[in-house]
Amino acid sequence: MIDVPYDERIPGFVTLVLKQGESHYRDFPWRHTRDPYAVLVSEIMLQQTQVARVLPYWERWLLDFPTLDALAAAPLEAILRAWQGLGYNRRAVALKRLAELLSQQPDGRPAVLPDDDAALRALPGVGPSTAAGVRAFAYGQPSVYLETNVRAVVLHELFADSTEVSDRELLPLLAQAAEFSVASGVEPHVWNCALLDYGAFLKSSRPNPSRRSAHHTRQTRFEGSKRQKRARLLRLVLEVPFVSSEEAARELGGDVEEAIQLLGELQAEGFVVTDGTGWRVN
DNA sequence: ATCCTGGTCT
DNA sequence: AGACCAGGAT
Repeated sequence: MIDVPYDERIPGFVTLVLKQGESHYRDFPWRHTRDPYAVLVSEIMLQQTQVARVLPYWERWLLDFPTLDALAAAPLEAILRAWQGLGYNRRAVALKRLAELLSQQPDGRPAVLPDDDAALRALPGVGPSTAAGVRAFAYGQPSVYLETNVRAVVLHELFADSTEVSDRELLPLLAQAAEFSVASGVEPHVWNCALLDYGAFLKSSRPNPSRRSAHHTRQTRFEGSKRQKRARLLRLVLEVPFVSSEEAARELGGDVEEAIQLLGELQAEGFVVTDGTGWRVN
């Protein structure tokens, strides 16, 4: 972290965010649990996906796979089916791997999600934001949780006239604010909820302030993309038990070479396996 | 019909 | 720096 001088605006910023967070508070089911696994699942699902779409998936997921050990024991096929429609299917594969890693406890003890930043970030699919979210919302530990809604708040309040702002500039101020809120006796989950809820409000009421982040990028079109083709192939493999390369090619309306190439990539990422004559879910 | 959104990994 | 998914907004 860059060592920058203490910013005099921090106390006012924290007070304002807490007040705005209260005004725009959103009541999500994952805010009513401290189960680290349930919190982790919400964080992973929310990584790239809107809240409205995550809600039913999160509820269903915890019924189907109530614990890390249940997830570790479940077939990947069931896991990928439960993920269908959420997007970025690699997250489901990573979650399965994570569960398998943690459930390999001696004496068959229940799997435990770590609570420290380094151990969390060493897990597949867990980066800085997800680790910070789990630490605050499951374990009540102070964390610097920089994701898109939080970025919107910091950019709007502390970088109003700047463009191309990098996270390296935002992080020290967010860290100072987090520290101030803790010192003021505010629970880490209350502070981070306030950031998220105020950020979501800002994004809904004006052009997304996160566009002024240096890291903001525009997505390439989905129609006709490789992403779309991968999604179609995975869907096909989940629909029928065994898919030949020719069937896969027909699904894409393309050539067999392309289908084999894409399925090979899906295999390398752990989605599917082949026996040489066709493909099935790993 | 085209545009817009996003955290992690390579 | 660029790839990964999908649905809602415009």
